[in-house]
This record gives sequence, structure tokens and C-alpha cells, in this order.
Amino acid sequence: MSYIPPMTYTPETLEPMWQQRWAERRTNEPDLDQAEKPFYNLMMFPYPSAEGLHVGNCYAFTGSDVYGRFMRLRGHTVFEPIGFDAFGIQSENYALKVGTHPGILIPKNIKNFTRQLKALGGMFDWSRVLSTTEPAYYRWTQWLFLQLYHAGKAYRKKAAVNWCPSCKTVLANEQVIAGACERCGTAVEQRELEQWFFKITDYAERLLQNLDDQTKMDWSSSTALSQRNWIGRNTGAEIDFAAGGSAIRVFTTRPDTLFGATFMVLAPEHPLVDRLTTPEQRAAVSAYQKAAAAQDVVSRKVGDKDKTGVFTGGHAQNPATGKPMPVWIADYVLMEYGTGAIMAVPGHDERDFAFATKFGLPIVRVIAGPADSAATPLTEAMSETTGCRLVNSGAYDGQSVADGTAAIVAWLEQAGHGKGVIKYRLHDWCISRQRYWGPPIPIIYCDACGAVPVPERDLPVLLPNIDDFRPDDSGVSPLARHQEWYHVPCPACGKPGRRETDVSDNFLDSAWYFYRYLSTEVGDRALHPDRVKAWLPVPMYIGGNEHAVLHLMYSRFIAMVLQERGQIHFDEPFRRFRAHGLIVKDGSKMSKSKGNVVNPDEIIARWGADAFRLFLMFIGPFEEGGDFRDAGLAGPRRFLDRLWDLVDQCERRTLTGEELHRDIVVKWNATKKKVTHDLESLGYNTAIAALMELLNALRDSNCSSRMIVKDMVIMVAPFAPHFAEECWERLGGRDTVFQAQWPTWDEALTQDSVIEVAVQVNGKTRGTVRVARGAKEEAVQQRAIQDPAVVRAIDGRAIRKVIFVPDRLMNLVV
RNA sequence: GCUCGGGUGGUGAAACCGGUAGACACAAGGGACUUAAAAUCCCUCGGGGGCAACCCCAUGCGGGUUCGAGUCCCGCCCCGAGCACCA
Repeated sequence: MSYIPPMTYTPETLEPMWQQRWAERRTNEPDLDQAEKPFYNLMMFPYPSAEGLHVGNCYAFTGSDVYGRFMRLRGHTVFEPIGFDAFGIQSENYALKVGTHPGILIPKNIKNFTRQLKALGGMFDWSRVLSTTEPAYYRWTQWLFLQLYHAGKAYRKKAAVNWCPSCKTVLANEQVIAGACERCGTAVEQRELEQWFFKITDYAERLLQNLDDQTKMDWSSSTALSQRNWIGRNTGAEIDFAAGGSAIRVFTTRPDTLFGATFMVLAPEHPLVDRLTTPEQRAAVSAYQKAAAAQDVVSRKVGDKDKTGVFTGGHAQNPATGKPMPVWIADYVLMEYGTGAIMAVPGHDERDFAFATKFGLPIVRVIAGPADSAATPLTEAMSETTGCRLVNSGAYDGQSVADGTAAIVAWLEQAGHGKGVIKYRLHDWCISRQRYWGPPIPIIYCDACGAVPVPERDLPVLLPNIDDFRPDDSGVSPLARHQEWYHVPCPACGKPGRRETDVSDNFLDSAWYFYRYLSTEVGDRALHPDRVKAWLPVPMYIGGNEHAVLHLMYSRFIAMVLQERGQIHFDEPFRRFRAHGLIVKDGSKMSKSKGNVVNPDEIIARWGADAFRLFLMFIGPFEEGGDFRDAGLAGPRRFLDRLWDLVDQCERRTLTGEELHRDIVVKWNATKKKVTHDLESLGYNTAIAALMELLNALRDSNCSSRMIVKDMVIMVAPFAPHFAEECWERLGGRDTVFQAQWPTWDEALTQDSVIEVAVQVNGKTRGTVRVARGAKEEAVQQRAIQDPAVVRAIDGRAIRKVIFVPDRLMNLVV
């Protein structure tokens, strides 16, 4: 007899070996044109930061990968692509900080990310990897801009940006800290610049309605809710107030309070301000306008401020009461929402109340609650509506808020003073960035022809590789300094033209990357029609809720435009979306300043990627996240060690069902059922617990059935792929465990034939009885009243009532 | 301020539709093996009482509904996330 050395589980050699085999055998590179049951398993692609993969990335990718591998074992051809979202302000700011060109930094970061992602063992198709910074990619980002342009969904207008007068550069909102530049601390002001916008507001209603369409969208409810709030649908009315020969148009959600509108407030930059201002007030008004403009965009909008404002000297007329209303300007009214002007109803709006109180303007009650009369004084704004009625409102007195609203809107329409309208909080998408690190917007300005789109054949508009990519005091993108790039003939008339020097928003890159994965090797188009038809929309998208509104909303919008242009066959790109939870460390958020950042490389080196993956999926419900504690890795690793030994000892001969212990057979079938259901619903933590239970049961009963062990290896494969591959091979499997069949179970064998039923007396559990499954009430009761503890609890009293839940519990009420 | 999500042992967490609260795992303590340590294996492990069989208390707090509540309803407190002068 030859000596067989004990097999030992060594992930540090085994994992790289399998990663290499997957690459050599092209295990994870599906044929996109011939797939029988295609399944597109998408996860949000990472931004390749200099720090490398963090635990949050690992968590998200593992959770998504587990699902993809599970679907593959269930017989689908799974496409699981990966790429890098490497353009944008994050990369650029980091490059500025370390003083290295992003064109040098990014490839380095991508290389590091690639190494780490491979070490984590994801089922990625590395033959189709992409980066948004490659000309072969952003050529199509620019093409996409042109699609929107030609669809009439791209337009230019002036909009405010944050401007640091010291750094002489545009700042993103997140670079403004408490009204000051994050780098130099100088007070930030706003500047008006011509920028490109996409008309996402044209789709507000559709974006909202599709959220309720179960056939198109099955999303995490929290994500859908964020989108609803972001779109912010409001019903109300637009009302015109006559003022000095023209009309001030306002939007209100409370037309029922029209009789309580005692003054008007315009945004400082409202176009009518000039005309309404009287000579005596002119100086004060211009000073206020100037001060408002000097504020940065962020602090201008932050609430809880003291109300400020200036009287213009002009008046408007309330169409309902006929009374004159002084017209004020104040920065609490925002130009970009509604019409930039409001009718102020101080009695029933908190902000208007504060303003009226401060400046001594009249406050009138027009809504009364059940306990109020028309004359009850208002000590604060009253915004309740339920059970309330209109007062001091002429012919409308006594009507409910709902009836009054309808009646006043009807009167406004009939009298020509206004109409009922729906407004959305959603703003058009500003895609211009006065920056370097992004795809140049493909537009050329010509004195004769205006803004001319770059012809498709001239794409990509390459981002020139300039050394000085810093923003400077010119106030325009650094690209404007690159003379030979900047000056270009007009594509329409051939006369000298100038390129658009802004680049597009990073979110445009990520709004379409999942189409590009399907055509990475096809150079001449962004959308591969047959593959788009076969693989999209995405059946399962997993990502972080931090992208609930921006990325996910923009991707939906882009799909709607592409569908209208006949480029794709759907308007909702993500059939299912699931948001994963957040990983914290020892109870608090991981951050560099706290020094509690976990380095995945170290974890993998110490415990192995499989143990790491198993641990991440085990620490809590995937959609809720969990708490990372280093000690916790021991459990999953021990589980793998034990399963490894079991594979080692497992019997050569396959035992038949009859030879196995009944308890084990039940446990085995119940586990297969539970693990399958849990994986379908991303209940990874409980699926792993069930596998651990089965392993414990096998060990306790000294059972090493080959049949069961094989099933366990398959079920553990989504979590611990390298481990499973090796075990599979040792059990005589070939090629890859991922071509195995997912285990099936016998429903009749998922429960034991004899079960324990709890016996309660007056709702308190006093004992249990073992009865045959499905036992009748009488039989259970007969056994129950023999239990000594139950007898004691009944204490000779008569049973008044019996509650019986078959196979679970009996409650005797005395 | 508004809108979501969440409060269960020393810790991470389980608990199907209202039906035996604490599965699974970590940590801790004790034991076996070992010259020793590591690893491994076995036992204990919400709190209190009792020699014991057992009994009482316990899912953030206070009420309620129910034969029965971690789960449902009402009112609070705390933590996390998002939105925020949106008319």
C-alpha cells in the first residue's frame, strides 16, 4: 500500500493556479453571438483610485459575482463584464494634488485594480475589459452626445457655477466647503457661463411612471423612492399677477390660498426686477442683486438662514382680491425652480411667514382648522390641510381645501389669470465641465454658422495630451490654451472655427458603458444590434445606493432617447436593480483619517480570497451591509478547512439513499432547498449558515457521503470558486465546476416524518411532544396533556379553548 | 425640518404569513492532545433564582390589539442614510 500524504488546503498556491487556468481555458468568456440562455450579470464598474480596491468594492463585486456564478450553475450563459470609470474630477483632483498627469496615473491605477480584481476571483470576462478614458470608448461617448444633439435634447444656456477668485477656477459643488474654496479658503462666488444641458425634464413623467411598471422595473424600493423624490412631481397652478403693464407669472402648489397672497417675491436675477424697480429703490435693489450674485451656489441654497430681501418699490395686483401687493426680491426664491417668482402667502407658508414678520408685511388667514374661526390669529404659518376649510376667501369660504383648490383653478382658467400645471423638481442635466480630464464635447463654434456638431466621421475628438492640465486664470477649460487643437475649420463652411473647450460630465461616460461591453471588439459602432437584442435590458444590476439618483437616472434617460431614435428596443435598461449595503469597520465608517481602512491584499494573503469572499457574504444581509471584524474571518476559513477534509475522506463508493441516515437525508434536501431560495433573493448570509449546518450534521454523524459532499461543493462554488474547482477536480470532475448542474431536491424529503410540536398553556411554552408529521389535533392534544410540565401548568383547571397550528404548536387556554 | 432604513446576548447576526427568541459564526472560559506553543477536537456560554426537576425576567422605552407580539397598531427615545429656502 502506498502512502497518501494528507491533503492540505493551501489557497495561496491554489487560487493563483485556478485564476491562471480560467484565463488559459477562457472559462469566463462566453460567445456573445451563440448564447442559449444569455444572462447579463452587471455590477457598477469602479473608479480606479490610487488607493486600490477597498473593502466596499470587494463586497459589491463579490455579491454580484456570487449571483452570476449561481445563475451559471443553473444553466445560463453568464456574461460578467468589468471596466473602469476613469475620467472625471476625482481623478483630475488627485492628479493635481500629486502633480502627476492623469494620463500617467490612471493606467497605473487600472493595472493595480486589475491585479486585485483577479486575485478576488470574480468571473469577469477580461477579454472585454474597457476604460472610459480610451479614445475607442469616448469616441462613442461623443457620438452619444451627437445623438442627443440631433434628437433636439441638447441645448446651451447660461448657468451659474462656483468660481474661486483666488485660484481663478470653476469649482464643483463638493469642492466648496462652507462657502469657501476647499484648497485656498477664499470665499467662492457665482459666475454665469454658457453650458450644455440635456433635456432630461422632457422625460420626467415617464421616468416617474416606469418606476411603477413591474414588467419593466423591479428595483430595490429605497432606490425607486429616491428617484421619485428626486423627480419631485408637484401639482399646482401658474398664476399671472398684473404689475406695471406686464405680468408676473408664479407657480404655486396652493392655489387655494390665493386670497391670502399679500405680497410677491422675485428671485434677485428675475428679468422683471429692473422694470418694476422705482428710482428711489434702485440703489438698494442693485446692491442686493450684487450681494446675491457674489454668494456661491451652495450656500445660496442652504436653508435655515435669516430671511433677507429688498422692496423694489413696485406693486402687483392680486387677481382675486384686487388689492395691491408690494413686490420684493429675496434670495430664498430661486430662479431655477418654478418661474423664479412666488406669490407670498405668509399665513400658510413658513418661509413667507418669517419674511413677512421680519419686514412687517400683512399676514392673512385664509385656511381654518376645525377649532379655528376666520378671525383666529396666526402665531406661526399654518400648513395643515386635512379637515380644514377656506375662510376670508370671498365666494369660496367654507369649502374644503380640495374643493377650494379645484374651484379657484377653474376660475383662474376661465378668467384668463392662470391654469393648473404640473411641475417637477428634476432639473435639466448640465453636462459641461470646465475641466481637462474628460471627453471633449464634440462641437465647433463658427462666427457664421454658430454651434456646429463635429461630423461623426471626425470622431473621436481626441483629448490632447497637454502637460499643463491645471485650470488657470483664463476662466475657461485648460484645453483653450492648446492653440493648434483649439483652432479648427468649421465643418459646415470651412471658415476658421473654435472648438468647444469644455469636457462632458463623468456621468455621461457611465450612462452607456453596459452597451459598450457588448461591442468592445467591434470598432465601428457603439451599439451591436444583435447582441443588444439578445442580452439587454440587464436582468440583474447590483450596485451602491449612492448612485440611486444620478447614474441610474441618467442611464434611464439615455435609454429613452436611444429608444426613440430606434437604436434600441427598450426604454428601461435595468430590469432588476439591487442596492447592496455598506460595510463598516468595528461599528464606524472606514476612513483614512480614522486609520481603520482594511487592505484587501493583506486579507487575501493571510486567509485566501475564498475565505474572504465567504466572510464578506456571511457578515450580514447583503442588502444591508455589515460590520467588518478581522477575527470573523476565522469562521469561514475553518468551514473551508473542514469541508476540504471531508472531500478528502469522502467515500469512493456512492451510497444509495437507503443507506444514508434519515436525518441526514432530510438535512441534505432541506439545505439544497434553502440555499437555492436564499441565493435567488440575495440572502447570502443565511445560505452560508445553512451550508455550515449541513457540514456540522455530516461531521456529527460521521457521514461522508460522496453524493452529499459533491452537492456541497457545487453549492459553495459561487462563494468560494477556487476552492470548489479544486474539490471538484479531486472528486473526479473535469474542466470546471461551473458546468455542473445545480443540485435539485425532493420536496417530500425536506422535512422529517416525526416532528416536535410546542405545547403552550395560556401562551407560554411548557413542553414539546414528538408526533408524526401532519398529526391531527386530537392526537396531539392527547399526548400534550400527558406531559408532566403541561399538567403542572394546567393545575387542574378546565381547558376552555385549544389553538392548534399543525406541525408547529398547540396552545391550551385555561 | 422632511423622507426612508434600523435598534434582538460580550460581538456579527437568525427567526417563513403573528406561533418553541437567539440558528450560524466570532470572542471568552474550561477540558483533551502536546515537553511547550500553534493548530485540532470536546464542553459551557442572555440575566436572575434553585441541590435538582424546574421557575421568573428578557428583542430601545410606554401603552394597545390577540389564545399568543421581535413581528401588527398608537405615542416617544436613540442610531444610520438620503434630501433640504422646491413655492
